[in-house]
Amino acid sequence: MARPLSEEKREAILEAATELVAQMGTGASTANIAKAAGVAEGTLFTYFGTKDDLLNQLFVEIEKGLAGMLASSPQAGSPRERVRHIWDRLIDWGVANPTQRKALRQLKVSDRVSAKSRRSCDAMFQEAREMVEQSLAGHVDPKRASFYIDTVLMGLADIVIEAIAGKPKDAKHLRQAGFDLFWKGTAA
Amino acid sequence: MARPLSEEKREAILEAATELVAQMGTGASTANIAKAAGVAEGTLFTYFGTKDDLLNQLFVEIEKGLAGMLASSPQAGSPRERVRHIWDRLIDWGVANPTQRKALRQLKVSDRVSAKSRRSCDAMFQEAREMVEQSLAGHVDPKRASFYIDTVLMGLADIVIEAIAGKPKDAKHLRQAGFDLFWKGTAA
Amino acid sequence: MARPLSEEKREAILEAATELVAQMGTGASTANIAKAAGVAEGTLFTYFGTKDDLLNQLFVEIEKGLAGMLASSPQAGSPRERVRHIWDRLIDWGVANPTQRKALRQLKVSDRVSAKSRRSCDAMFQEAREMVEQSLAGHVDPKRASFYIDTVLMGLADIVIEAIAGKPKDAKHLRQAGFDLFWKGTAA
Amino acid sequence: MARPLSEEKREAILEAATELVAQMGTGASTANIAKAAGVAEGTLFTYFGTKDDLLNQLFVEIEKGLAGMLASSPQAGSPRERVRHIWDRLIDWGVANPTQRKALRQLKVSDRVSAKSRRSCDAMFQEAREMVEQSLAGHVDPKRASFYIDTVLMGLADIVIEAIAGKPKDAKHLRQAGFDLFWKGTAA
DNA sequence: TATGAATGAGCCTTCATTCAT
DNA sequence: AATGAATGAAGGCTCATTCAT
Repeated sequence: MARPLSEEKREAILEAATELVAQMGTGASTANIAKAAGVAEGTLFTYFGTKDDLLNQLFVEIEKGLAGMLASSPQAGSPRERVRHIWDRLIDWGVANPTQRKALRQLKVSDRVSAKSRRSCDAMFQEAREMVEQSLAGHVDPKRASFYIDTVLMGLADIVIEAIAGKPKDAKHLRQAGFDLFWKGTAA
Repeated sequence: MARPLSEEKREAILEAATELVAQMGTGASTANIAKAAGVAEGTLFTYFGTKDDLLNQLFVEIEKGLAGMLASSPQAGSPRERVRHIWDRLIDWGVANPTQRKALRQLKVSDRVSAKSRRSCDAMFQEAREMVEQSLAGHVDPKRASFYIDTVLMGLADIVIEAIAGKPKDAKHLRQAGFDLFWKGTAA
Repeated sequence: MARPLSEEKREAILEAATELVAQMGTGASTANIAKAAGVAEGTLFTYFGTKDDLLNQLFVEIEKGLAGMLASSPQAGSPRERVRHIWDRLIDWGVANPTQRKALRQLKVSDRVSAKSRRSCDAMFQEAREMVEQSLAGHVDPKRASFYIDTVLMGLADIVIEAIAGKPKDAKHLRQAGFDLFWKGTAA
Repeated sequence: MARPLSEEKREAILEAATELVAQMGTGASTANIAKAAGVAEGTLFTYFGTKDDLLNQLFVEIEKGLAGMLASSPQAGSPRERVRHIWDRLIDWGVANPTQRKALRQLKVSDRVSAKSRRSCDAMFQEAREMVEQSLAGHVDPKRASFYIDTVLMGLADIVIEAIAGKPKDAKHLRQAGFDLFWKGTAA
């Protein structure tokens, strides 16, 4: 009777990969990742067929975590408050998960993460996206809405998180400044 | 004095490196870079002592090109016009040099680019930075000026260039939307 | 009108080679040797066609220096004194030329020094060899003479020089002990 | 526990290294050594982390073999007979293991063999050394004992083995001549 | 399933030698 | 003759992946 794959081990490998990819980029070796995960070199390949598989699943997993933060946002409150809530979740996640964020940064610029992986992540943000879309409906020029939501919001959050990482003391200030910039800047 | 080092070859190597690093990240092999540059594998190392040297010089060189675009910006015009001029140069550069921009993106997240290289690049943007600082003086909350100039402006330009790369037809529209976002968003 | 090869440069190269071969063995690079000699990489090859040429000439040159020390030994004195004179010259040379000795040691075990080079050196020691042979005539078992002269004398000197290099303070003592060993040990 | 490291392979690599180092010195390439051992290039490095590791372990291994020959020498017999026994083992080993001896010669002059390796070998000869020391106690000038034992005995054996390698027919004669030289030469 | 030894392609770098200047 | 850039074949070592245990 075949032993089933252990979810625990899979997660240990992903966690180790997060750490090492954050530090060394996608050049981190599978041997090192396996060692950091406390499993044998070969075991890594029973959980992830190839290194590219691992990298892609890692990408999706991290994005899933981020998307999870954004889900179940309150439907109540003013549009500004609802967008602010999303914004805060975004910043919270980045501040709370510096390693995942660094790993994500590396994965985003890597050609080893397939278009398919990237697309499947977009889907996970659908719900949050729609909520923002509605909230922004009366606030922004409709022709620019897509650009603001799909590109600027996330990008700006990234910029702010990066800035906070550099100056943790100014966290609160930067979080506010970033949101103000977005809200005022996108006003029609 | 024998054959002098040829600036032409140095540039060919740098150019080939730009191309390959843009595509494959810093994992691009020196052998491939040399081949793409049309020189022998060993020749690369007479121009750049190590691969890290090459990567660092490539980083500085690209940044230098970008900084060159920003230099000698007009002192005349309203503050908004002057910042707009900088903004346009930023976008122009990104649109005109997609490969360099992709390479730069890879280099920025690589730990092989030293802090020293990064610092020496900051210096090159000093002049442009000061101009923007003056132009924004009466426009932004002074406490937020540094964040807007050092972090947001460049970051937002990057976001816009990326968006333009994805939808070249909307170039003009996105360029304007980006600037509006910055200008209105940073108003005190 | 072609410039003649400069003896000065040839010697500088040989001297640099001595130093580097002594330190790093025959693996010392021609580039490093050239640099240490203060000449260009290519110049080395106008004086020595190949690295093997250089190594072989270096071997011969060092042996020549040693052979020179042994030449013109006094014909006067007792056999013991005459052999002792040779012995002292051998030790003197080793103590005075530690670098050449170390280089020689490396060259002796290298397959890059040809049999021809080795043979041509034997010839240089001919005179000294004959003198020792005569001096030892009444002292040793004739059947063993060749072994004592060609193999033991030089080998023992090497051992003693090595020992002196390790304990310079005992130089005098070791020199004497070595000679005593040879003289008493070879007595018929 | 997967496939265990195979002592057989380790020895094959060491044996191949002995052969090639004997011939070409420490410059012998790991690729050639691996090929001669019948393993993949990479396999060599699962057994020996670096080439220096291989070289150092080879050195120690060869010395261990030699030390093994000297161990358990008879305590009975006259001092002369006991030293003669050691002497014969030394010569036996050299004659029986010409390749190991040549490799050892190369390793001894290489700076890649660490002081630590050399020291750890000294320890292996401790027992034999003490036996010789006791045997020589009444025979030699105490002030010279250390020199005779630590330096001359081994050195002389090497010289004799070398001579035997050149004239195998005279083996018996040279072995005797060498011992006589040592015994008579060291007499107080 | 889990392990880690085995593999050989590929990586960065060095090197002896050649040749344009 | 002197120079040092140019060359491409090794060199030592790493790595993703396979497979015997």
